[in-house]
Amino acid sequence: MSDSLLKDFKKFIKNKGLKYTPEREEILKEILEVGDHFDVEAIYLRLKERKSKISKASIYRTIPLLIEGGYIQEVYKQEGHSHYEVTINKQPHLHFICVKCKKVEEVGDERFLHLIKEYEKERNYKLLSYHLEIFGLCLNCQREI
Amino acid sequence: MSDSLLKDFKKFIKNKGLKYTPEREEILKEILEVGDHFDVEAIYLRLKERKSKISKASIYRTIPLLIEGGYIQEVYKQEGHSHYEVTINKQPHLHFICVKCKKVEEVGDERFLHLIKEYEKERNYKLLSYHLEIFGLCLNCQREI
DNA sequence: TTAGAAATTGAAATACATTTTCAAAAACTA
DNA sequence: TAGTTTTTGAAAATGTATTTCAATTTCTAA
Repeated sequence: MSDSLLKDFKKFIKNKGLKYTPEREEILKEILEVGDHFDVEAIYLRLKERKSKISKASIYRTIPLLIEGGYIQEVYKQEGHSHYEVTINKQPHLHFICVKCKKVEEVGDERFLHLIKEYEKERNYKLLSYHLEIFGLCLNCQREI
Repeated sequence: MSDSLLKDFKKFIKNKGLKYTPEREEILKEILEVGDHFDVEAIYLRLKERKSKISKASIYRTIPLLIEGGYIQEVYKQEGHSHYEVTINKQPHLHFICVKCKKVEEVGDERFLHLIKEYEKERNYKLLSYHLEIFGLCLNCQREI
């Protein structure tokens, strides 16, 4: 987990006139350690496991900052709550979500990347984030029906 | 609003061993009349306006059926609740969502349509629905900053 | 056509993710 | 390092969505 990332985050927080707290740093660290998809509950439990006293409220309060700073992104809602993913060092990609077994496959694809860039150019959109979700039945679940 | 659509819906409901009620029909009719993006509150208020006694609970209960039947699709969550759109007679398309003014532009695109079909073929996925959301700043909102 | 079984309804209660409140604690700034 | 401002945890509040339940409706099959 790169130190410069935490420095950047500190800079980002200070630039906004906010205070750099151990809680904010710890939450970002934990999320980076997961590195992949996560939800608030998972981060809360991981922190608790390592004896951290950080509250859920703080996690909820930190997430919008991390999104704004480009560290994470909300990717989908499932079972009534939001799921996020780390966007640092990630190429644009899409999610195949099997509606039956709930498996999420993350797939990077040059064509998708290219298309996204085209759209940005053509429409003069200042692109911040995007996601392509494809819901369906994976091969396994098609067989089982 | 095509009558055959309602007949299909009736068939769909009966096939599932469920009962075809005036409430279910009225909800579908109202949604088809809106024809575009909507949320539960909007449908509830429209029904109320025309003196219908249909409860929100019934709307919430009908929506999963309409999704399963392919009449509507959930497209995004905003301001804490789900937004849907009618999928009947619609080509696949993507949404440009301006994070500042909240405007949603719906854009059909051949390249996107083609890409989606490629994915389905390549990955042996039985595709049910999908959506591409692009969050950013529209031209207007870029200027205003 | 109608009796009876099964599903559906509205209203209220409930569940649950997320946000807000508030007083105490911590971070910062001059 | 004193004073201002922000942040924190805990609890309360909010708001969407789901469930419960008794009354009603749909529908089947006799």
